[in-house]
Amino acid sequence: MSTLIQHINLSSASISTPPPILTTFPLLKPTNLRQSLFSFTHKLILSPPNKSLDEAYASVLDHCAAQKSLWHGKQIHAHIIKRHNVHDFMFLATKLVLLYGKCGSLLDAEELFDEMPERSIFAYNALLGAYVSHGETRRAIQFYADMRFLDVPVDAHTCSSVLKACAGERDTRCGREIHGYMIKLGFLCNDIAVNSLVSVYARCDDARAVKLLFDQRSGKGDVVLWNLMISTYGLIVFGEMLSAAVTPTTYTFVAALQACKELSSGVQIHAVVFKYGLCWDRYVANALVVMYSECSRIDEAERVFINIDDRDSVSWNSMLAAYVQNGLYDESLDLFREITRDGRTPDRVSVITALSACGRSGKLLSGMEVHTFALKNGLDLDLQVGSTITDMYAKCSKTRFMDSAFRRIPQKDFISWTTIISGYVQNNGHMKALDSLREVLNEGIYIDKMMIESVLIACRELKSISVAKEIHGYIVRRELSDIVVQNTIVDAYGECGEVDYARNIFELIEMKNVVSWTSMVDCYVRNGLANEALKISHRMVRQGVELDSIAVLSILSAVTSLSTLRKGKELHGFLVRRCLHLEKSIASSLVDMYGSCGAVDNAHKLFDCAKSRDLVLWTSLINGYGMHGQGKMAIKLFRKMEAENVHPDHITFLAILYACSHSALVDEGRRFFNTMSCQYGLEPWPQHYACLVDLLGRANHLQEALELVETMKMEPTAAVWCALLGACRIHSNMEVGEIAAIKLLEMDPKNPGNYVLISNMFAVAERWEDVEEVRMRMRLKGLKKDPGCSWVEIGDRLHTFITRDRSHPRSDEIYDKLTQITEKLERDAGYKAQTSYALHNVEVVEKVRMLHGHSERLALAYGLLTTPQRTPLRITKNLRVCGDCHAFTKLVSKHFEREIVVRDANRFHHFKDGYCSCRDFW
DNA sequence: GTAGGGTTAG
Repeated sequence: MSTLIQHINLSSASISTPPPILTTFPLLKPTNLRQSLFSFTHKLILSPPNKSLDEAYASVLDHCAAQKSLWHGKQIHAHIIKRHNVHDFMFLATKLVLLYGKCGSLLDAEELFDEMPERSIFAYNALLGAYVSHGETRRAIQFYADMRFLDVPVDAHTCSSVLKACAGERDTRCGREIHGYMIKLGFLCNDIAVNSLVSVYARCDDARAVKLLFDQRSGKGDVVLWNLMISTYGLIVFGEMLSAAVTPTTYTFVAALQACKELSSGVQIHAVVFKYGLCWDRYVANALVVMYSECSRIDEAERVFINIDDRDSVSWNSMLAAYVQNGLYDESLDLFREITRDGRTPDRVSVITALSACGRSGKLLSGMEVHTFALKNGLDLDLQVGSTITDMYAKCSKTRFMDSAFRRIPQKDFISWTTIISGYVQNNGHMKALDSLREVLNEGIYIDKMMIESVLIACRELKSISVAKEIHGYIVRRELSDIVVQNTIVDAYGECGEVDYARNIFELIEMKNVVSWTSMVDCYVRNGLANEALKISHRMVRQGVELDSIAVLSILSAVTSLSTLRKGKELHGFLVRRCLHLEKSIASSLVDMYGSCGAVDNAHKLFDCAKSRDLVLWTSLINGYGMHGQGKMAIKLFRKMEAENVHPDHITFLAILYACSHSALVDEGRRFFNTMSCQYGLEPWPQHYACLVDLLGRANHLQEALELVETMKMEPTAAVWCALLGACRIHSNMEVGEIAAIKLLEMDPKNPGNYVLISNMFAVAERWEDVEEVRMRMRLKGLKKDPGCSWVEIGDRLHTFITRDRSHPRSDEIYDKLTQITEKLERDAGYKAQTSYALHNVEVVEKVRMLHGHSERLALAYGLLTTPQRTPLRITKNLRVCGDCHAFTKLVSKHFEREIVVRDANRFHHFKDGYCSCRDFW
C-alpha cells in the first residue's frame, strides 16, 4: 500500500470516507469506483510506471466519469498535474474535459480546455458535448461556429453533437447548413450523424426532409432511424419496420405507443412488446399506461402500472394523469397521497396534475391540501405550479385566493396571464379580464390564441363591440386565427348585434365545424332573424354536419320564435332517434317549442312523459298555457308544482303573471305579485311590474296601474311605461297616456315601436296634428317603423308577407282571393271594415285599402287559397295583430269553417266558430 | 485508445 501512497498521495482515509454520493452506490456492480480504484492499485503495483500508469489513470477517469464523481475526478486531476507528464497530457486532459462535462462542471471543463497547449478534435468534441448535454444549446452552436471559423477539422461526431443542439433549439437554418457541410465531407454514410440530422428535421416538423434522408439510407436501415420515422409518420412505419426484419428496441415501442390512436392497435403493440420480452422495461410500461389511459381503458392502465417493479416519478405521474384524464378525480387524489407512502416525494408534475384534478372537480379542500404541500416543498414559486394553483382557485370560484396565487408567481409568462384572464372570465370579472389584457399589452407579453379566446368571451359578455373590433383587428394582424378563435369571434359579434360582421367571418371559415354553424344559427336567433337561422341550419344539414345537442337547442329556439310546428316536429323526431329528447334542457326546450308553435297539448304530453320535472320544465309549460290564454290551467299547474315542492323563481312568476294578464285574471295577478315577495322572498324585477301594469291597465284599472308605477322600489323601465301607454291607448286615457309617452321617449328615444304606439294613441283620439308631430320627430331621428310581417307554413315552406306585399309569385291570385273573402263576409256576415284601426288621416276608401293590405290578411288569404277545406291554419305575425284583422279572422273562422291559430308579438289567438280564445282581451 | 444519435408524465 505504501507504494500507492508514495505514487499518488491518495490517502486511504480519503478513499474510505468518500463523499456521500458514493455511499448511495453500494458494491453492487463490479464496475463501481472502489473496485476500479482497487484494480488501479494492482496495476500500479504489478506493472512498470510511465505508460501503463497513464492507462491506469485513463481507466480510473472513465470510472469517475461513469459514476459522475467530480470529487474523485479532481483528486486524479491533481495527481496528473504533479507528474508533469507533458507528453501524454493532451490525451488525459481530454479525458478530464470529458469527465468535467459529465459531472456538470462546465467551468472546470472550459478552464482545462483553455490551458491545453494543443487541442485535438477529441478535445473540441468533448467540450462541445459538455455544452449540449447540459442544455447550453446556444453556446454549443456558437462554439461550433468558432470551430469552423478557426478551421478546426470538424468530424462526424462534431456534427451529431451540434445537430442535437439544433434539434433542441429547433434551429432548421443551422441544421440545413450542417446538412450541406455533411454532404460535402461525405458524412451521410455515418448513421449516427444522419440520425442526428433526421431528429432536427423531425423536431422542426419537416416530414419531407425526414422522408428524403430515410429513402437515402443504406441497407435496411439503422433501428434509430426507423424509430425516428415512427415518431414522424406513425404506425404505418412500425408495420413496415417489422416486415423489414429490423429488431425493435424499447425506443421503438415508446414511439409506436405514442403514435397509437386507438385501442385495437395499442393492444397489438402490447402483444409485440411481450414477444420481444420488453414488458418489464420501465419506459415501455410507462408508455403503455399513457396509451391505455388515452383509450379510456383505465383498468388496463392500472394493471400495467401495478406490475411495474421499479416505478419512477414518470410512472406515478402517468397513472395520476390517467385518472385525471378519465375523470376519476378521487382516485387521482388517493394516488397522490399514496406517492408519499411509497417513500417518494411528489414532484412538480405530480402537484400540477393533482391540482388540475381538484380544479376540474371543484374540490376546494383537496386543492388547498395540495397547495399546502406545494408551499411546504417550495414548489409554489414554480411558474407552472403557480399557474395551476391560480387555475384551481378560479375553477373553485375563489377569486380572492386566485388573485393572491397569481400575484405570488415571481416571473409570470403568457400562460399565467392567460390563466388569470380566463379565471376572471369564468367568474364574471369581465372588466378585470380586459384590464389584465391592457397590462399584458403594455408589458409586451406574448399573446396566444387561448388568451384571445377568453378576451373575446369577455367582450361578448360585456357586449362591447368596440373592444371586439379592436381584438379582431389584432387577431388579423398577428395571424392568430384558428377555428376556435373564429367561432368565438362569430359568437362575440353575434352577441354584440353585428350580424353582418359575424356572417362575414363565418363564411371565411374554411373548415366549419358544428360549433361554427351553431354560433351562426345562434347569432341569427339572437338578432331576431329566425328565418335566416333556419335557412342556415338547413345548409348545415345538407353539408352533412353531425348535429349535437347544443346545435339542436339553437335550431329549436329558431323554430320556437318562428312557430313552425312542422320543423319543430321534424326536430323532435330527430331527437327521439338520437335519444337526445330526454336530456333535461332539451326536454324543456321542446315543451317551450310546442307551446310557442301553438300546440300546447303536445307540450303537455311531453311534460307528462318527462321522468323528472325540474323548475324549468314546469315554467315552460305554465308559460305555454299562459300564451294561449289558458290562464286558469296555468294557475292549476302552478299550484300542482308547489304541491310537488318545486319552488318557483323569478322566471316562473313572470310566466304566471303573463298567464294572468293574457286571461284578464286581475285578482289572481295581484295575488301572485304579492306572494312572490311575501311567501317566496323574491323581490320583483321591473319586468314583473311591467306585467302587472299591463294586466291592471288593460282591465281599465289605470289609476291603480299608475300608482303601482309611482310606488316602484326601483326606477321604472321603458317596458313599464310602455305597458301603461298601451293600456291608455285601448281605453283612450289621454292624461295618463301623455305622462307615460313623455317618460317613454325620454328613456328609449331610439325605438321606433314607441313612436308608433304614441302616434296610434293620438290617432284613436283623432288628434291628427299630434300624430303628425310624433311621426315628424321619428323621421328627424331617422327612425323607421318596423314593417308588419306575417308568415304561414304551407307544406314544408314558410310563406312570408309584409304589409301590402306584391312580391309573392301568386300575388294576383292572393289579392283576388282576399277580395272574394271580403265580399262574402260583407254579404253573409255583415262585415264592415273598422276604419278606426287604419291609423292614418286619409279618406275612408284609402283606409279600407290599407287594412286590406295588412300582412296577416295576405297570409290568411294564401292559406285559404292553397290548403284543402277544414285544414287548420297557423299564422305568425311580428307585431301585435290589428283589431280589424282580428274581427275579420273571427268571421273567416266561422264562414269558411277553419280553425285559425294566430301568434302575434304578444300571445296566441285561437279562432274557431267566430270566437277567439283571447275573448277580445289583448 | 478517447466520444456522438432516437424514449415516458402536465
